[in-house]
Amino acid sequence: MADPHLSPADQTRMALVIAALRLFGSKGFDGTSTREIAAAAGANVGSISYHFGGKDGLRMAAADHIVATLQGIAGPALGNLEAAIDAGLDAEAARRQLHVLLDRMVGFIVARPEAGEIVQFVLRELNQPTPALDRIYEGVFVPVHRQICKLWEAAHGEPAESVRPRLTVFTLIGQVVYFRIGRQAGLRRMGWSGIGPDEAASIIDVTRFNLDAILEGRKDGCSPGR
Amino acid sequence: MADPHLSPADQTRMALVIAALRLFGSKGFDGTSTREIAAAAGANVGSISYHFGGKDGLRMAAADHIVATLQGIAGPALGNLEAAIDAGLDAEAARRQLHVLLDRMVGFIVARPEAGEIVQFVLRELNQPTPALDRIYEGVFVPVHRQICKLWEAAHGEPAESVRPRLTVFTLIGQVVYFRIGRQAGLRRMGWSGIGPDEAASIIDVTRFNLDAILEGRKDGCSPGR
DNA sequence: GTCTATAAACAGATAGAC
DNA sequence: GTCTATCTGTTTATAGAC
Repeated sequence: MADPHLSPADQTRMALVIAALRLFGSKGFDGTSTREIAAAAGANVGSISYHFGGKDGLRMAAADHIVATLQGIAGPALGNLEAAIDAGLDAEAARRQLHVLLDRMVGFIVARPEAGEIVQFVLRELNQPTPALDRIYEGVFVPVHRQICKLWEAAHGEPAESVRPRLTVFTLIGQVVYFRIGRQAGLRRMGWSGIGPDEAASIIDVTRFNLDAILEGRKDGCSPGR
Repeated sequence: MADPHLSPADQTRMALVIAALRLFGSKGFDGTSTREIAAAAGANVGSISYHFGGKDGLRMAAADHIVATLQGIAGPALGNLEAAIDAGLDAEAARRQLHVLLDRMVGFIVARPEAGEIVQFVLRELNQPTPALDRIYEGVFVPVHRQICKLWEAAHGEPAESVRPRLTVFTLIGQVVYFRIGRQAGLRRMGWSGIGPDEAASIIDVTRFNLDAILEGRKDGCSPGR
């Protein structure tokens, strides 16, 4: 469980951050006491002030941990894309890359349990911004959104940074994120007891279809009725 | 401001519920003290216990108020639809009705300030369900989702209660709700200072386009590439 | 019904032993 | 670095005056 390469102090730091992220995500910042966090991390209350200067510092550390985690997941994929786009990607290849990205997003955001804590943490920051939001926005949101916009341009032709593509990419991300946010309502309405491989496949099927439809619709050959 | 037809007690009750909804939405249930609520409502702390039995009772009352508010907005529109659908609606008329519904959803969820509190309140309930969620789910979510599914069937042909339409309607709602949830990130990324009529129009334009594209894509005549 | 005073529990921060 | 004891302020709930 504990990494032997880390000093005891770093182990405590890490344990506190992990516990804080989980609790802040599920119960909220105000709903979580420092005593709870310390207990969950197997540390004592004083260690929070010692290592992070207080509860606020722990929130910032949790945000940094989120950025590092998400960059670890999205970073390599986006880096490869960067190179491919610069090398010139044809529309069909770009469309397939969008599919891959969408699949990964659904796989992580909807199906992975740890995504719940992260999404909820970010959600609360979005609703009630603290300096922690800036890190997440600059470190994750902007790079990801910008890269998808570039991919959209390659797949579709519309300039990546004009208004419509940016908003469209928003809607593509939003439809996925909503399955996590509205999970409780979704489960009840679908009669699902959880989101396993089969349910995730259904969601990927629908979101992928939407992506293709919007992409095709935005082209000239087959515009939807207005 | 205060309704003269209401008894003084009811005025206090109402003021407390309104203040509680606003504060629970913006700062969270745990982040809001009963003193704050009482102060914002121009009442005293004791009145919360007296009228609602405690802070938990006030949350339930706020949930009921949300249900009543949303039913007041969505109810008439959905009622008229019910009749129209039963009378048999052709596909093109159904599509136009979906447009109207989408426009109203964006107009309320994205542009109206009071929608922020409501959406955030519901979001927190979805993340950490209490009995208050059941009221909202049964009173608002199910009726709205079910009605849109029926409309989808009329516009598209796919049976309203099968898996794909229900998921697709989810994505349609999700893309709109995300503009409210991710508002801070959206504003920054778009370089907007707020969402006024112009910005709302851009959002309606994109979401409406998506709706049409998905609707057309799901038909045989013009299926997107797979 | 409204409001005040008070109680009992809990919060986060910190000083100091080890 | 870790942990305990304690300080200070705040929380919700409630008893009782008006």
